[in-house]
Amino acid sequence: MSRNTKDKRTAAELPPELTQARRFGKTRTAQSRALLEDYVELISDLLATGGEARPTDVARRLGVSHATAIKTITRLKREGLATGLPYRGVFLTETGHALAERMRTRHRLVVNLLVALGVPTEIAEADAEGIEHHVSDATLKAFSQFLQISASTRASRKS
Amino acid sequence: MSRNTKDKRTAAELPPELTQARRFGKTRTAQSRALLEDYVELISDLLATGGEARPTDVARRLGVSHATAIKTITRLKREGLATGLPYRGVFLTETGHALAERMRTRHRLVVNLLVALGVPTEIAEADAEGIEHHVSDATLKAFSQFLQISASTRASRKS
DNA sequence: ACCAAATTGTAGACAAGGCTACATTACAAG
DNA sequence: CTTGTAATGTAGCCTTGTCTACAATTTGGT
Repeated sequence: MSRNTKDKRTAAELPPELTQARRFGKTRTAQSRALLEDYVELISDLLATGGEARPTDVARRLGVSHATAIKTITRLKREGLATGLPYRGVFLTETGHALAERMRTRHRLVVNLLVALGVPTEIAEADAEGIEHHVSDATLKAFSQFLQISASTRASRKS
Repeated sequence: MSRNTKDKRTAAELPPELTQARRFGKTRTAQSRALLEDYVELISDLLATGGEARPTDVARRLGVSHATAIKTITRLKREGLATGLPYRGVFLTETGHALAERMRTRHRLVVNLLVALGVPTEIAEADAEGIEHHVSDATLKAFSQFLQISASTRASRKS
């Protein structure tokens, strides 16, 4: 059965399993980005609150060894998201900052949605950590609209 | 600053950054499970529809090479989720079946929620692929309750 | 029963992300 | 200005997950 490796249908009707394959592929690359996103978001946080981001702090907050943190930070630099001289702390590039900002927004939105749906804040915060990297822009927009609507509904009920 | 690696406070007030570390750790292990979950779910699907699950089909549906699929299936067997003799197709153990069932439920619920929130089905399906692995039971329950409520609301509006 | 083709399996390479152990640098206290 | 300690960086190892290339098995058609 299904010896149809080479069957060629027109592009319109073709993708029964290809769609699925593409989806999985996307999810896989998303996971590879997820870690970098977490690092960038955290570094941005440390920079904003403490004025500096030290590898050790990053490591402790992420729950990994400092060696791991440094290695990943090196990758961040290689990919143009971070900068910084040896022994001198980490900083974000323009791109890095933009990404951090995007992730922060995402995170907030996901948490807010979960909470609006009745998830306890603690759990919402934890789940969002995993979910936020897999939410498309379209879905994010839907979240935001839902939150607006439910907010105004609550407001009108109160008045 | 923060030279407090070994400081021991009471469990109640302690975890400012530890909480975050734990969350990241959880997310990391979740990602490691995610792939296995995808494989199990897919194998269960193939078994249900076609009666057999061949590594090649799994590979094609997942968009990876057959070698990768076989290696991962080996790991599935090692972890007690799948069985099967060489050259004889793959099957699921009790545990594997249970996991597949759980994932199927999860997936459906996540998709339904997204759709209910106004996300186009196509996109909901794709996003769910990434999200479903990071949704805790509590959050899942909240999803399900929301769906029930919004369903009954629609019903009463209609009557 | 045989053979060609497809499927399945194996080997070896690579990158990512983790770790521990060791080396180097910075810095503050004396 | 020395020096001890914390932070930073480096080296080497492990596991996952991916690939390509090659070997082995099964199977359907003759």
